[in-house]
Amino acid sequence: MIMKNKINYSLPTNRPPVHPGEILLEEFMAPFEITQKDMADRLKISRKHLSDIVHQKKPISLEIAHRLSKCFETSIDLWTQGQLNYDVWHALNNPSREVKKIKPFRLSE
Amino acid sequence: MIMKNKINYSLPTNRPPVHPGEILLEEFMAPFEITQKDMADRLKISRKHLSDIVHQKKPISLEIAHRLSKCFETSIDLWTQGQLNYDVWHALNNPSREVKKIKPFRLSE
DNA sequence: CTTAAATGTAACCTAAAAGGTTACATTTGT
DNA sequence: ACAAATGTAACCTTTTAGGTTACATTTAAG
Repeated sequence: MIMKNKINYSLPTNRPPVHPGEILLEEFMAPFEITQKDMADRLKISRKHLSDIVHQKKPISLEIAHRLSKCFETSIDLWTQGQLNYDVWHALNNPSREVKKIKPFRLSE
Repeated sequence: MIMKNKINYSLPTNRPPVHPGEILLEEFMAPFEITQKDMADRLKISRKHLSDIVHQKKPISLEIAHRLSKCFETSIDLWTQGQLNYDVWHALNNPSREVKKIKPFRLSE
């Protein structure tokens, strides 16, 4: 259940969401025994880039999400939401210095 | 109702989602008569940057979404989901050349 | 009406991030 | 033992988030 109105629901609780690159590897490539080279070719990206994605070193961009959605006939959201969940969790758990300085509007004046 | 499993649900149907910068301006700044200069200062970004955001020329990044969530005590998702909806709609309606070349896996072999 | 504050925006710049290329070492399957 | 698959280091290019300065225009308040 998605709770858009719950304020920053994943503060230090819960475990980090799984990176969508892991989903790609385990749920889509492995079951069909698609090699990284083949997958990279189908997505028209470099083998290096695909490797970085499945090793969670690079995010699944909107463009790559779009390509994955066409390749596997999934919704594009499957990938974009997975990436966003991952990014948001890490943002909330590793807030920047600047973020910590932001004061609530209603308290300031 | 969010439909993660509906395949690319916003093809040429529907109107484009409203840019979250418009939400910021109309739903958060205007009601409290917060000026752009003041808002920029609170978010610790430049006036130019804030202007670009409310004029829908620049996206609300994850970092800015985080700051907005602290400033207005909203969920971070209010901003990130708004931006993602906007970005996805435009991606689906203006697919890149490369995306058009991607072939479904099950059809290829 | 006049003036100050607020806003739009053009023309620049910087840093980071997405993505690629090449090369080489290691792993794995047969 | 050999070929295919993979990890990864070291480089590069392009895009984009974001800033700075300067100037013109708009708006609000005395």
